Amino acid sequence: MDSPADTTPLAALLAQVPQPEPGRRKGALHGSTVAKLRNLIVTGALAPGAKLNERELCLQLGVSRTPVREAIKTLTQDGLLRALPNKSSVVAELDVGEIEALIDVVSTIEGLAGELAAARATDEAVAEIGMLHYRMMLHHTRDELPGYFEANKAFHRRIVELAGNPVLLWIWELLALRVDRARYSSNLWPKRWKMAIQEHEQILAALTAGDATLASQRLREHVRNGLSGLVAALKERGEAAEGR
Amino acid sequence: MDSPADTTPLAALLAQVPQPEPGRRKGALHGSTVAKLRNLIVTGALAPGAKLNERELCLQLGVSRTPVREAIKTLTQDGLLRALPNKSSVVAELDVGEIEALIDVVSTIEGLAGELAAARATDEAVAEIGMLHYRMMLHHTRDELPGYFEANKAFHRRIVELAGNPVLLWIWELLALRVDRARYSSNLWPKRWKMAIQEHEQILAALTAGDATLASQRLREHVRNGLSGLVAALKERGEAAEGR
DNA sequence: GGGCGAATTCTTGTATGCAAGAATTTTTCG
DNA sequence: CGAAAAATTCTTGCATACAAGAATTCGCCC
Repeated sequence: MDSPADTTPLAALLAQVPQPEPGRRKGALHGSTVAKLRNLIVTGALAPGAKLNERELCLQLGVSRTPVREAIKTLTQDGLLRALPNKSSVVAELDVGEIEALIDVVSTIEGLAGELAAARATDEAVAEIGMLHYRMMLHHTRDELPGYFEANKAFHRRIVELAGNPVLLWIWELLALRVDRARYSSNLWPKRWKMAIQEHEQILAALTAGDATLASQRLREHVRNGLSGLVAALKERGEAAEGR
Repeated sequence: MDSPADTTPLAALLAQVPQPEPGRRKGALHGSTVAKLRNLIVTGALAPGAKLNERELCLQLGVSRTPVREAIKTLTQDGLLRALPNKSSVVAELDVGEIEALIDVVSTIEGLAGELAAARATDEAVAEIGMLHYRMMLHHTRDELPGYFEANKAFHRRIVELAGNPVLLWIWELLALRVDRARYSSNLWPKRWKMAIQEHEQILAALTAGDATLASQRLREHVRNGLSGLVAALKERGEAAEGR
């Protein structure tokens, strides 16, 4: 069972994570451990199905089992890990069915965000979101995927924040984890860049006009388009890798 | 600082929680601890703002600090507790603003559930939901609040389950915690009983007809009515208790 | 040589120990 | 007598020790 393809090279992955501060202060380990592990899972560095050995994680992260266990519990609750009783937790599978389920929920949530945001949109807020849009375009012209990715997320997040509904933001952040994970797992993105930018422009226009109905509808469709393309790409890849 | 009104009578509250099994098997403490604490918070037995002393909880629940701490972390993530660094966690405040924020999100989520459920409604599923509706009516005629409460929740949950979207169900369960908490905190319920039953009948009819648009709209409005009434009741009580 | 079973090892679940920071009390000085 | 400061106590955050269940390996028997 020790074929190189079977065991995850956790050591190598985590060695790249910089150890934050030797002279740290209390109360920071849980949060930082969660953040590190979450990043590994969302980016796909820890593949779906990978087993998480607590002792190994302790060694690599340089902390004891307590914060590691708490982090595992937290990420399990977020749906990124699956807990099996008395067995190692595993990275949650990323099945296409769940991403399809995400489409309806995320598009509805962002649609609501657009509706509320349009009603509250000030010139300043719209300008800020516009800036994020142009930042995204800049990264697009430079073919910088990570920057594009981040600006895109910031654009959406800012709209949700503008909606001014803390419960909505909370739910959006939970969903965003899974969306990000799905995005990282499919490198489809360059294909949809131009379309996404056009749709963002339309959304921005609706927000500027303060048209709640239109903003809601456009955000809903934008999210639906993006995730649907993602599902299509994953299905394609899944069929190509059939019967490996 | 030991005035009887200041210190929560945690001992009394938790003494009522039956100790599950002395000869228990592994892996059950975390879950049961979470369930017990969650119930105390949601029902309001642990009042908003109450401090949770880990050692005290250990004594009362008969477990060590490890599962207690994990339970606190879990409930914090669910938004039922607030964690302060190096200080006792406290039961999250239940401010009216947050419940108002809940209205938009929950009504939208249940609206989506109604839409998806209507599209998938089989005779069997509708019959099952109808049964829950009549169970609720039965508890209504008998003036049994807990039973009514439970049947009402089961009615809504079953519709969300019928929608067949696991992400939607996950989000709904998270939101339901806060909704239940808000409901327990206001004993307004008897006032809305009849109205709620009528609305449920309308929803059931839309599901039976398989009319997704209508089911969505009626569920959205039903949830909005319920939570709005709740907010009004809480505001009224808040004004009555002004400057206590 | 192969399959079944027992023993060992490994891994998670729970309890406890230790240290840093917060709260409280006591003490001291004005 | 009051207020500020120091010391004590208390509480949480992290680490580690111990126990129960799972996985693996080794040996035995067929």
